[in-house]
Amino acid sequence: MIRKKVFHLAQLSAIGLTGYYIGQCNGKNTTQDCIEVDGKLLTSLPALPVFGTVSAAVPYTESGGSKDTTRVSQIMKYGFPGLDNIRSYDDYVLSYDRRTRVPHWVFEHLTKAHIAKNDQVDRSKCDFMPDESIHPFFRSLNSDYKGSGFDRGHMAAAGNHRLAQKHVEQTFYLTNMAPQVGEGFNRHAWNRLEKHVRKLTKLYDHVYCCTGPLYLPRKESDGKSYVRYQVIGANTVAVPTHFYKVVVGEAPDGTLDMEAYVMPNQKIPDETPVSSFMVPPETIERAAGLLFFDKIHRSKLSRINGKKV
DNA sequence: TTTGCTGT
Repeated sequence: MIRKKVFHLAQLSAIGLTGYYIGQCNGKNTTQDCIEVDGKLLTSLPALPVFGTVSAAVPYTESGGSKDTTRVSQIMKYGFPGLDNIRSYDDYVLSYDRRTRVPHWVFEHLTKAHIAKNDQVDRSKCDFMPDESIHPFFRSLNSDYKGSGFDRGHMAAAGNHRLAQKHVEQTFYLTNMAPQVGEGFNRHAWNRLEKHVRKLTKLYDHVYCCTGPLYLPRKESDGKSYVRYQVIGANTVAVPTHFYKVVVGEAPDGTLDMEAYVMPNQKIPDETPVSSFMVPPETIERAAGLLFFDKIHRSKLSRINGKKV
């Protein structure tokens, strides 16, 4: 176990997470943050979960890739939007917000192969499941969503992870969910946006997709602005007011194009085109407190939202 | 098609 942790640390150092360590063993509330191995207390690292459900650095051997290239470093090639409570799964990476019980951001890397039809993969066999790597105080449960009227909406879409049954199953962790309006949003307008992102793999060899919630202020009748959002269930899971997607496509000739979208978490008329939700990426960064694709010099971007820059 | 829910 200890050797394995050292390996993980070495792997993650390569992608710029060294020095990210917050100890939690203080004799109080230590059930999930510390683990006893061979009579010694091991402190879990936020970026390096010791639980079997998550793996920080599994070498990606699917297509003969170098053993030095981890799937995590492929997915996160253009930078981490933030570093709060990182969890990495076999085919996506997220940052979890303990306060809202909803992720800050979820990162995916798509290619044609990842979304190709695969008869070996069956979504109907998947179950929504709580993520045991999150402390119980901050963990969302199926019971929180039940009867709430909201869908358990995937941030990393199940349809983006068809390479392996294990990959699609891991998108069903509740760490990857946020309460979404079902009719007219998750099952319709938002779904259309997800399909649009998948279609980008026809134009680009590599598509990098970052998805997450927003809690936007709104001016109320007293003329002042407030951030107001519903919470659901015993664990008070936050219902985001909006969701964003920031997407970068890498063309065969190496040019990079970016698209950024914000959609309100509400019923949206069916005829509304996806393009009408485009916004300047900077507005999402300011609202979310995150920096997207900060390893890409903006001068290397050919287009933003379809316009030359 | 893909996104999910509720009721049995």
